[in-house]
Amino acid sequence: MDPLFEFALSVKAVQRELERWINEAMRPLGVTAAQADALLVIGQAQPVSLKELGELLIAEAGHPSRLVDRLVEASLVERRPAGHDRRQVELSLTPKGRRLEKRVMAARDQVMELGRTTVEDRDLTPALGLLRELLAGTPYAGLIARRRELLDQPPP
Amino acid sequence: MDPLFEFALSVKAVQRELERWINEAMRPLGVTAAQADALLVIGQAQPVSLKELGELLIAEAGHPSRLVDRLVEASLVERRPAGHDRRQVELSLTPKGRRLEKRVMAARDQVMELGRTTVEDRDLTPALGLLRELLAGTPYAGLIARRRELLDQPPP
DNA sequence: TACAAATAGATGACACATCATCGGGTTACG
DNA sequence: CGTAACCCGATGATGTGTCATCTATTTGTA
Repeated sequence: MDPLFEFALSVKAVQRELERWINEAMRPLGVTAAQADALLVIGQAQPVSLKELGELLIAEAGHPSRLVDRLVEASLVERRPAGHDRRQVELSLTPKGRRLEKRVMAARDQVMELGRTTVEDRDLTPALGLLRELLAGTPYAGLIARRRELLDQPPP
Repeated sequence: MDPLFEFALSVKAVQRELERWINEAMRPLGVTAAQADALLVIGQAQPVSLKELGELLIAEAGHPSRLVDRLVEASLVERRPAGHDRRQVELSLTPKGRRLEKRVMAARDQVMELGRTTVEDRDLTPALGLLRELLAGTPYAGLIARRRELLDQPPP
């Protein structure tokens, strides 16, 4: 079997498995993996427009209107027209969203710990380097960079 | 940013990007990436039951009834009750499916070549080793092994 | 043999991704 | 200015993945 083909199958399989873990961890909180990620990003970047949110999530194509619909439906996110440009909407967490955000962070940390025990002491660097290179020409490269900035410089 | 978190984001991004490539390559053939993969697997393993197919695709949960529905709808796959166990259905390619199979293989090879030029001369081994380890305890490990057997020992 | 448990597949419900299209708002250029 | 091009977000359609449930069939066991 072509190593590149095994790589492709494995990437898909690992992605599915990761999503399974996260969904299981989030289920008690009543949100899906995608919703949890959006909640954290909104919490870090608020107020944020729908387009910006789409550029920070790995969802990209088509703005995540419906994903946000469900967060608004659950009273976790507030959606209000932006003052400076009435085409845009500004998204921000409600108090309920803020409270859930903390629990989501804790649950995600647990998943990361689980991942850490699975990875053990293996070196992630070569794999990360390859993945970065594969993403070099794509919009995802910028996405990950922006996510890093958000995490490393949380708003005051 | 936690390297493990970047790894998770990157795996997801690469998976999406790969699927985009494959979908673009398959669009002229009138099938999606998932349908193309199923077509190739059925062609290699036929006659195959729906359950077996599900264990060979990275789709797993819930038998891929509806995926097959669309292939049958497109007259690419034939679905007939198995003789030895009337609960099962046996899937096999129609002549039309056989013809498309060849074009799908060619398209997939093109995508692999594109990937090869992107990877250049980088060594896939460390990344592949890590992915294998992450999948070790999951059903996907067996899936990939079976896919390898299918490819390395095509039926006479 | 008869009945309970397990299995294969279909199907309904829901979430998510992608594509296309539309309406309202803004910007830019004549 | 005023209109055309562009941009933001919403929405409908389709494909896919996941979960739960249902039916038909087979298997295992009392």
